[in-house]
Amino acid sequence: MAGRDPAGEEAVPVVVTDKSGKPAQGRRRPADETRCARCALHARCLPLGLELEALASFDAIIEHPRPLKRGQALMRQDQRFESLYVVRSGSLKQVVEQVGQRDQVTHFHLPGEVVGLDGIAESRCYGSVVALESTFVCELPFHRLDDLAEQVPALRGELYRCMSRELRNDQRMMCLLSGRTADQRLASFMLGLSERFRSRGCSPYCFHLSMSRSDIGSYLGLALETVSRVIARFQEQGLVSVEGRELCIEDHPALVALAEEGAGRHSGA
Amino acid sequence: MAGRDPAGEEAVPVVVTDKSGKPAQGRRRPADETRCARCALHARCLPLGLELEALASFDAIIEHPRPLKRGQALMRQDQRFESLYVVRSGSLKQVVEQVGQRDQVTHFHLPGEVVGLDGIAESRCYGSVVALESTFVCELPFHRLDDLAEQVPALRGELYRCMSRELRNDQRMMCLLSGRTADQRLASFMLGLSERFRSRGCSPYCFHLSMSRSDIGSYLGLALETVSRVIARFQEQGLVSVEGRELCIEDHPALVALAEEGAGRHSGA
DNA sequence: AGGCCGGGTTGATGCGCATCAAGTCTTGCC
DNA sequence: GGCAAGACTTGATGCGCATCAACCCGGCCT
Repeated sequence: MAGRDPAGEEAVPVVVTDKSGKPAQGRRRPADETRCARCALHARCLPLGLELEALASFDAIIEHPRPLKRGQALMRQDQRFESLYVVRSGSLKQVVEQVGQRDQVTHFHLPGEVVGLDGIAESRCYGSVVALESTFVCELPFHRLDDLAEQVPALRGELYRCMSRELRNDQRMMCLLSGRTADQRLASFMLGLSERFRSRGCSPYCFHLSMSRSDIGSYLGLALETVSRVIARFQEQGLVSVEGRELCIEDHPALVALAEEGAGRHSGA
Repeated sequence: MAGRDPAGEEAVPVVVTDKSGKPAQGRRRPADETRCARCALHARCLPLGLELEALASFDAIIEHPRPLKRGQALMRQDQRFESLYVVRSGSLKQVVEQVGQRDQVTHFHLPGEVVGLDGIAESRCYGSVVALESTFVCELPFHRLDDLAEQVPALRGELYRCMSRELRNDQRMMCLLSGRTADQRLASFMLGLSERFRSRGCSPYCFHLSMSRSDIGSYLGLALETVSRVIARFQEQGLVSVEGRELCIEDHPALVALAEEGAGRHSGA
């Protein structure tokens, strides 16, 4: 089976509870709640640095926020590319399905991150993107975004920067996959998440893993059993404490040291 | 040694021979030769699809082509980002140097490809870029490019597409590094090069590898000995024939089959 | 000509992690 | 409530590839 994610991926339902527990109660969320200016992610999102006027224009092109249940697909591989999305709450994974091979998780997307940039080149979604929990996304039709970018240099710059940042991240990932041991991959992964939570104002030390061990393994190029074992060992060593999907980093410096350690595979040093 | 490339990387010399063998003879190349409209890569380069007028504007922002000798750095890691570059002839490798670890080759750049996109986000070059042979590049100061992009939607689109394409490539690379055996990596690598040469009008079956086995190993996350061994085995199996750095693909379908084979690591299938 | 050095090949050995296999716990569903 | 399926853990085994080591070859320097 080069199979689908087992959880359902059918038509979008309407009742949903977002992460903060506020029920959306079966109606479209009132426009006001969706305003960028009111959004907690405002400072970390695409419209970063826009003037008030430009921000209003930006706001205007956002399509109604879409609620997704765990396991639902925001987009499917090879589907036509129309829009970028920004995660508003929750989280998603991007999965590339290859013929006759295991599916491969290529990204996890957290609030404030842009999804779909890799679809622009060929007007086609490169992978499927699936919610890991109840999730809201803002939809940005790409042609309208581009129109706006023509008039607003700051937005253009932010778009470039956004894509460039992702290039850098992917390259970092390539380095990780190419040269490091299982321990180092896990350590980097945890630190990466920690950093991303921190920059969103969440605790960098204790957080919830919305993805399964299997997802982590796929992402890091490891067998899920290895992920499980390494996490267990980290816990024995007092680096972290884990209960199910709750992770606490207990010895941050040691994790950093481990992640940066020279003695990876073919380290030569 | 987390060392530098051993070959010299000093000040730029002037005498250079480009790949086609035409000597540049110690002078700046006359403006005419550098015109995009005259460039053989015209159809595969960034100004793809520009109107004549826009093309002229694009032309105007290109800085004098820079000749690089084998081993010379086009840019150095962490250096300030100012410009994008397009390879005009020759080839380069991008290398990320990490503290206490082996250098990691993240990209090979062929003619027509854009170098430096990953530097935009932080106005800093993410890796060093070093010529693998005598190489010419066109320099595009980024702020001028962005100014022009404001007025020319087609250029803006091409820039997006270019970055997006690279995102896709990097992700493909992540899949390769994460889930595939040494044989599959080499097969994919060869096929990838083949395809890139083909789309440039060069022979997709016989071509020159400008990079060392060690570079290939670094790029593919393998030890150089493994690269050497796998290539030898491919040759025994009649998949390719190799003499030094000259590579001929003898059995393209078999290589494709190998590269796509379901039986990678943790393939599950 | 002689020596050095980087690039490449080939062989022997060992380790890291994938794989196979059980078994537990949680969660959703009839 | 009871069953089934998925998520996770833990153990045993084996293979793929890194590593170490020796060697060849051609180019460059003196």
